[in-house]
Amino acid sequence: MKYSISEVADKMNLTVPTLRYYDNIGLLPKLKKDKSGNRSFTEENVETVRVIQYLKKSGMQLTEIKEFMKWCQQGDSTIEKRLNLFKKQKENVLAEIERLQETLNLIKYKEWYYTKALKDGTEQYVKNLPLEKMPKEIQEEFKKCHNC
Amino acid sequence: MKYSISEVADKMNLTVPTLRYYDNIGLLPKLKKDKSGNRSFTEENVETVRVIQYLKKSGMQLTEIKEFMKWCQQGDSTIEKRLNLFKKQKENVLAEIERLQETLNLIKYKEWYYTKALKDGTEQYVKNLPLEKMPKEIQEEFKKCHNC
DNA sequence: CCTTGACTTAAAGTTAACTTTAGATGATAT
DNA sequence: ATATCATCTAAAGTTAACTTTAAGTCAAGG
Repeated sequence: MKYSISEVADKMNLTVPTLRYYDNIGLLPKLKKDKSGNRSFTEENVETVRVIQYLKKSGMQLTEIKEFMKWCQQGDSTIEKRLNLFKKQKENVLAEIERLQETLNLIKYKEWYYTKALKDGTEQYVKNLPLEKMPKEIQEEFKKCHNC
Repeated sequence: MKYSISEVADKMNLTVPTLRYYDNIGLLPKLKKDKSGNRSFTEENVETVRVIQYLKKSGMQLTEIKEFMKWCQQGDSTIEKRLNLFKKQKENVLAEIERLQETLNLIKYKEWYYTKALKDGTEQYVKNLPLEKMPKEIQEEFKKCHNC
């Protein structure tokens, strides 16, 4: 089964020009064209697009992804490099999740704060009162930023 | 206690030009200058920088953050807007964490895959074998992307 | 007094990741 | 046969978030 560029764009939630762009910069080294010059995506090519999207989400730039795709083409001699890359990206993603959890703490605090302020009709009270329902460590961390 | 721009840059892990940039585009409406024209950060201003960093991490653009800072200046009439903003950002961050967890699944799979390939000295075996130690749903999800 | 260092502004430059435009080609439908 | 698509290429344009540059001001130290 083969797919046209617009089918892949739909399937993968990308635009057609984005897929062409990825191909042009070397992210899809195995992608072939049919006799009339149109890109013809195999299942494998589609999977590569999927991996590109995950690698992007893990924090890699397109130039790094290109490099990785080159390693894949080079076969067994690059297995260790590739393993190390994924180990690095794992640390990256774990750290990013932690940062987002921290961000979530601020947001929960603000949600609590503005819910109270909305009930009161003003920030005056919640601004100065000790806050019962919030975990102490979150209170401590964010109580200083009551001006925004 | 007041801080110079370079003290704040150090403290907040930003560059001096970035802080000036933030001020120029209206992210720090309460920031004042001393008699000789230099920015003088109060604790409150520093906290605002901290909030900017969190809002950025939650996915907001600087123009949106500017808008939010304006609301804060406008007082109690914008409490509901601000509450709704934080509710929206909470959904955003939760969704982003989910996407990162998915990404982590691919990475764990690849780590498993390449660890085996490294032991074998080749991808040949791991490419085709059913994979015991990986949870079934992760196997199913990623077994098609063995070309990269 | 003069140099040094931290600060200032305004404006131009940078980067990544696309997006848009213009013009061309090929297959299909009327 | 001709119009309509979907595709193609090459090149220029866009956007956000800075960064860099150039030229100037101000306070402190030797």
